[in-house]
Amino acid sequence: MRVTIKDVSKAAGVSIKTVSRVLNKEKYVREETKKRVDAAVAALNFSPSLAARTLAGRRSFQIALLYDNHSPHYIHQVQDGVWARSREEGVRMLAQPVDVGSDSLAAEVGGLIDETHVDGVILSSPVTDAPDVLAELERRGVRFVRISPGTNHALTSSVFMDDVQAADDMTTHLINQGHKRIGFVLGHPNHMASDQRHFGYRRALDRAGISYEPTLVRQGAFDFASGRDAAEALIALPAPPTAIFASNDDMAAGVLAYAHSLGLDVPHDISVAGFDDTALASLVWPPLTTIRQPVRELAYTATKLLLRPETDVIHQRLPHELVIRSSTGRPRTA
Amino acid sequence: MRVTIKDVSKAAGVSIKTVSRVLNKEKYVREETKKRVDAAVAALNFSPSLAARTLAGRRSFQIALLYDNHSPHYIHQVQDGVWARSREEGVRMLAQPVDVGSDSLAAEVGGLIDETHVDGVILSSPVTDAPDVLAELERRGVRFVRISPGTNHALTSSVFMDDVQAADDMTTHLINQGHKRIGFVLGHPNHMASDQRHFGYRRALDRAGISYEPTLVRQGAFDFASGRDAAEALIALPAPPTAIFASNDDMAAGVLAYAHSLGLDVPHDISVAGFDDTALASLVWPPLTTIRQPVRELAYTATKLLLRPETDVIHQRLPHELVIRSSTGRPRTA
DNA sequence: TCCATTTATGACAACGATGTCTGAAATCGC
DNA sequence: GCGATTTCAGACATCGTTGTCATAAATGGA
Repeated sequence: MRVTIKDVSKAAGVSIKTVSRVLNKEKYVREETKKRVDAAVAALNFSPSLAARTLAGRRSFQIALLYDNHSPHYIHQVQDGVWARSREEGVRMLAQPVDVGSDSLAAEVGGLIDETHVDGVILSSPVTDAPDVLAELERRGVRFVRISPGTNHALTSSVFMDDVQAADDMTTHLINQGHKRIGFVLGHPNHMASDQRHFGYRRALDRAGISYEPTLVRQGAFDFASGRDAAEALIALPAPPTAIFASNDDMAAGVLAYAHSLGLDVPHDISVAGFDDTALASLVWPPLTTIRQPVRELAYTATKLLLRPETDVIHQRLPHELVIRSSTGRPRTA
Repeated sequence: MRVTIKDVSKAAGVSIKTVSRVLNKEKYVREETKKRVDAAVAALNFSPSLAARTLAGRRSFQIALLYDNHSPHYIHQVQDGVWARSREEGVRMLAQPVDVGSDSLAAEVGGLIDETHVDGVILSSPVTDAPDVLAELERRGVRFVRISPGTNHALTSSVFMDDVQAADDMTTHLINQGHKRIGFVLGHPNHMASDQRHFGYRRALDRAGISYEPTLVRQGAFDFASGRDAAEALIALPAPPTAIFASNDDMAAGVLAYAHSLGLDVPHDISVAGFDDTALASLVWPPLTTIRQPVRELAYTATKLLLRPETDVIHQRLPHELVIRSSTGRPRTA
């Protein structure tokens, strides 16, 4: 029925162990022997059973990707990056949605590890910051790499972008266009990135010698509705801002919608900037000036780090990109 | 090191085979024995090795989900549905992006089957219609279920929604609001759904006694830009439509953007309708009237069909939903 | 030339479960 | 009360690989 390593060994006239050596690129196989085996593998269309390899060997050729993020776009890019590198390494990806709020999370992750024997785990934000998951993985000695972690954890590798610098870049861009009153919509308080983006906004203002005005900063929650509400409050101010920087695209879309409902022209009456460069950013009118997070690259790099033989800890930063579209421009008063 | 079935059997004072029986809910285990085993499993925190079960048994407790769709939102919902049901059945999901254009697709799928021994496969559109994949799966006798297939294939189960009826519903909704000149933006010509939605549009017009005007129908490609272009052409007509029904949300967003750029008010100057109810639909202004595809439910149901013990072929239709938001309204002239 | 090392291959156990077979104990029918 | 049937549990082979160890041939250094 199934083609096994035994069939291949017979066809090539060698022992199964030698076939195994070729399959795993081990040393001590003569070039000519290797050729014969390769030919037999191709002729029989042989794919080794992952289950058997996992059971017998110390590797499972599988890694798990844990995520709990409600942005399909983000998840998609993460999966894409992890998958791309896994493919190159000849490893399968097990995508595993989890609930960071759940009490049984650590137990679930433990069960996953036991069941699948995965060689390593990629953690994407916010699973990166679930202490019980980290503890469980460490207890079992499973390798893992974190993508955009919010907390520090010097013991394992991570990849991330500089949210502070990105928010600084965007704010500076607006300042350079002549804006002096720039509204800011905070992200969800539970997200580490929220603070960092806020900090970048302040830093850019400071550097430009513009004083920080708390009334120009409104709480948001990374969703459309909170962006809309924040815009309403900001535009109702006695001295409204000439630009609003929302700390993600969904909220920026909310700002945009509210501005439209007032009949305001963007960017002439008010500039709007977002953050993340989700698909949405180019699907609203006008398309959003935003920050492109290198999500796919982060995921790819994380997987590369996970699967490399060395075990030293690396914290790698990847560059972001300021994407200027037509939702921002010079203010009328400038 | 690892907790095995042997440890459990020792702790419970039974043979490993009896533990296996309890694990697999087989008959012929006394209630009291079962309890002892369950207690031991819980105490030792035992999770059976998938690799060993796969190798020894006839099941692998894994299914594969094949997709090649460039809408993250759609994929996300599909994964979510498949995953939810898999979890209920105690089975792992292997998400596998593929390239339907690739020559080596069938070979890749074959390799996947051999490597992983998956118990079954879920095919999502457009992988549902790759003849070589279907042939490969059948050749190997692997069970599979298709989600929203474009082609007929009586031999295997499928789940789908009625695109014709949905487009008919939307068109009828517009007609009921008083529209008589309704523009239509076609989807990508390679997609089966495009024809079906077009047909539903015609059917509704026919029933209402409104003649079909080819100039009101424009080719699109399911993306933002093509929606924009189609809107431009339609609005430039000597007798422009009072409503535009785009056959997906991305194109509807394009229509919306173009209307905004002309300073038109939606829905008072022109109504706009989409299809799919993607996240985008509620993130544009005004939010889109659209058709909600039950994607997650389709995926869930497909997985349920895949994993049920019966092997009869079922073709199951799931209901869609007309979602009325504020991008459509009565025409001025009515 | 001879011994030590490196290179190359194979035999066989092991991984951790399930499938098959066997047999003992409990239950049933009459 | 006895044989037939059902219920329950264990011994052992097996799944398809890799790890370990043994061994033979080739190579190198003195």
